[in-house]
Amino acid sequence: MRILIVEDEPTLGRQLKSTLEQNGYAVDLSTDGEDGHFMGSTEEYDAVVLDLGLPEIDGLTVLGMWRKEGRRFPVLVLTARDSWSDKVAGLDAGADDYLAKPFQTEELIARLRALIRRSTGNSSAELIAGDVRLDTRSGRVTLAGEPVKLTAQEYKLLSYLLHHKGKVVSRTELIEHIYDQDFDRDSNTIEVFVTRIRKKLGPDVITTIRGLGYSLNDPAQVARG
Amino acid sequence: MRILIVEDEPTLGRQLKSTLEQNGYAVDLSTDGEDGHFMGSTEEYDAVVLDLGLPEIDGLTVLGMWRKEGRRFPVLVLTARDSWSDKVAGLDAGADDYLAKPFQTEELIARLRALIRRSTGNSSAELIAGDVRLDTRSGRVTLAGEPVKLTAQEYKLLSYLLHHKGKVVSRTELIEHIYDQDFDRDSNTIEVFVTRIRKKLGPDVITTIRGLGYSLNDPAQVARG
DNA sequence: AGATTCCATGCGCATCCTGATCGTCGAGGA
DNA sequence: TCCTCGACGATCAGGATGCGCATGGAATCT
Repeated sequence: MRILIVEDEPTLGRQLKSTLEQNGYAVDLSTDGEDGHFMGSTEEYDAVVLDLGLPEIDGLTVLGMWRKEGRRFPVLVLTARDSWSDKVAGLDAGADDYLAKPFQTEELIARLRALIRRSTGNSSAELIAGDVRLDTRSGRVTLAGEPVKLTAQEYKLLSYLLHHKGKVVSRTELIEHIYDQDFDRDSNTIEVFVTRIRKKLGPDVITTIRGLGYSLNDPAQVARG
Repeated sequence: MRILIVEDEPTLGRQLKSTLEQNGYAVDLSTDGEDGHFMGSTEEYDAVVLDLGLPEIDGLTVLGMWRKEGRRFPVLVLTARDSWSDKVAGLDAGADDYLAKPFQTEELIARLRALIRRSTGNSSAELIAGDVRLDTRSGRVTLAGEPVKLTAQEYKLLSYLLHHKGKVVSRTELIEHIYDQDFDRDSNTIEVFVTRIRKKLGPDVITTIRGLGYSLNDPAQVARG
């Protein structure tokens, strides 16, 4: 999952980026409204954290522009405490959730998780496909009840596929959502990690759709068909 | 474990801080309601000691604000003796326990211990992981029955991990809960103390989860897997 | 003075990326 | 139906990187 942070205060911004990365997200950081807007318009994000008090362009304006352009990623807005007017205006502009500054990082992460979960149409914090279970809160993966050790990249890849269970996910899409901005797009890392995951979780978890990409099927459905 | 004291009377405040520190807590001290509220909102505390008779903002108001913002740390309220009305109002505002002034520091510590124990979901005053036992009352640690001498920081680190057994705890989280406000966050002290604890208690007590942090596993559970 | 805590440095290993090679699938022709 | 060939995907090994560990000495506290 890839996230954009638009936050003008450098210290807070960097701290957030680091925290989110520790929680298994790919993170881009933008420090002003104009750049932030550009990033959100050109790159593929699964969620955006947007501070309202920005230089150059106001956060609400940026949000409005995105929605006008048809960007649908969930947006978590950071507001000053007790700022009622901001809250109302933000709702109108298309924000999905709020967090008043100052906030606890734990709460930010919990809310982001919930946003992404909702936006991908998953109802539970635990993602399941056959014998494979991934708990998005603890970051633990189990195979038939047994805990499995995954590396950071393996986890990101599996997590994205699980969030989009049943859908065919192209290599490009995976690269866009697993890595942050500066990454060489011409490489076969995705294949490498698919191989690794298959070794750890069994060869049937991820299905290859030749020429299109990968798909993660719930064996229950396959058995039916 | 890190604690915030909000107490306007400087003598009592400093005395409390020192007592709690001697008992293995990291302590921040705030002398008025406004600052106290800010601290509680921005930093990570495992418990708060809150005096109701404060200048600027009243203690109860501060407590109400925290709860509205979603802060869940347990709060121990200090009231004047026989102040029934305070007690009722405090309960409504979300206090977890009471202590009437004047009080014995021993009782304060005992109650704090109980509060933290409950809030972290531990039922006993003795925390156990494999051969390692930590008695939160006496502050003693034993390995397979044999007493082990830990330094202050070693104890704090181990105690926090034991309170959150099974959870993956990031380096940042550890720093936030082991040290008080003014501490340089860029250093490798956590690693150093982890090394030290491993030397005293054995290499398998603390598990490293690369890129994420540390985790303390109950061998009983590992044995199952 | 002694213990404790903190910081800086160098080392080792897990992880990740790259590039090469091998395997597999499927279309088209005989 | 079978074979051939081209394109795509899978796998493997080597090397770079960064993270965590260990250690000694400086700074700090008791």
